Amino acid sequence: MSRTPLHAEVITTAPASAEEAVALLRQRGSRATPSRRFLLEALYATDQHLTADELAAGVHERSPEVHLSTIYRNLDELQRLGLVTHTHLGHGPVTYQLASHAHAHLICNTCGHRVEAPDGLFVELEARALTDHGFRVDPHHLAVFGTCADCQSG
Amino acid sequence: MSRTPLHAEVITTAPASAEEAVALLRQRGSRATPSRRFLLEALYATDQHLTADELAAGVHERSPEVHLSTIYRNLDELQRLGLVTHTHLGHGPVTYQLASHAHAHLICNTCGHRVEAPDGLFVELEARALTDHGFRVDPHHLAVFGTCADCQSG
DNA sequence: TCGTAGTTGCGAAGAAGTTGCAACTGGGTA
DNA sequence: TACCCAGTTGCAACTTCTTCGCAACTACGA
Repeated sequence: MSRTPLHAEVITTAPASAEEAVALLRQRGSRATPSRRFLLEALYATDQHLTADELAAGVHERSPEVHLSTIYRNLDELQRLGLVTHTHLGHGPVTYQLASHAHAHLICNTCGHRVEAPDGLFVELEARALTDHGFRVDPHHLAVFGTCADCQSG
Repeated sequence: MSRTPLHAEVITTAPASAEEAVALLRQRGSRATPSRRFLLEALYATDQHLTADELAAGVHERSPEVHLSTIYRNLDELQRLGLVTHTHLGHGPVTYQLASHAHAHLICNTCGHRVEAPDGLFVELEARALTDHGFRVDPHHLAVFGTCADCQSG
């Protein structure tokens, strides 16, 4: 009679769509509210890192009365469930993205330009941090500062 | 007649003391004010990364009337001169340190614990970022997030 | 349909940092 | 040595980003 597998207590595969994510939400004891639906749709509609404000703008296209504090609370909840992660990109607000879309960034101190960094860039760092420091690096939650090619020549 | 070498327009060796840094300040056309002296003394008195608030506390031991906005403005000026750098350590305020004391950090997402990372940890990353992306990594201005040894076992 | 625990909107508060401005002062110049 | 003024300061108000308290609302299992 169960609508969903009873053992589904851990995300094994990331939900492939906003609807699947909403289903997961309910399955985990959270409520599937409109504001959460719209937030998930906004997150699934992009592979960019978006600020709470930008996500609110996306949600407001569907439902203008959703308050920014609700966006923040829902982002917290989605992070708690492992669906969403956030990244500190230096100055400016925190950015959010689907956990499955997370990736590291190279950020130019001079012009602020952001380059997405492939995970391969960090394999040695991850290995060394683990062996030398017992530290398990999350390469998706990582901002590497420096100077981009343009600003070096400029 | 010159008190200081006329060609000293670029920091070749970092000032070894607050007094030397104050001299450098003047030499570069900035004024050597008490608030800057006290700020430099606070910076030279530690090899920790300190927040603007913590630095203000240090300055206030010598001169309680120095305003926090003055601390921020002086930190900006010292960064402009290359004496000081700042680091974003994830949540919480920016931290400042002498440019010569800068180093990367491993920051635990779970407990917030910070481990200083030796520069050697980043040699491959630096090389790859430069060859693959033309990006010159500043390994001192870097926060690597993940999970520390304690929190993995806990 | 009902009850209630989870959620929401709203406004206010908090933390960190910035800005405008009048008053002050370091240090080059006469 | 005294003077002058561009650079600096103290202060208060402001901005931005995020969190919190609380009463009203609602999703959803019974």
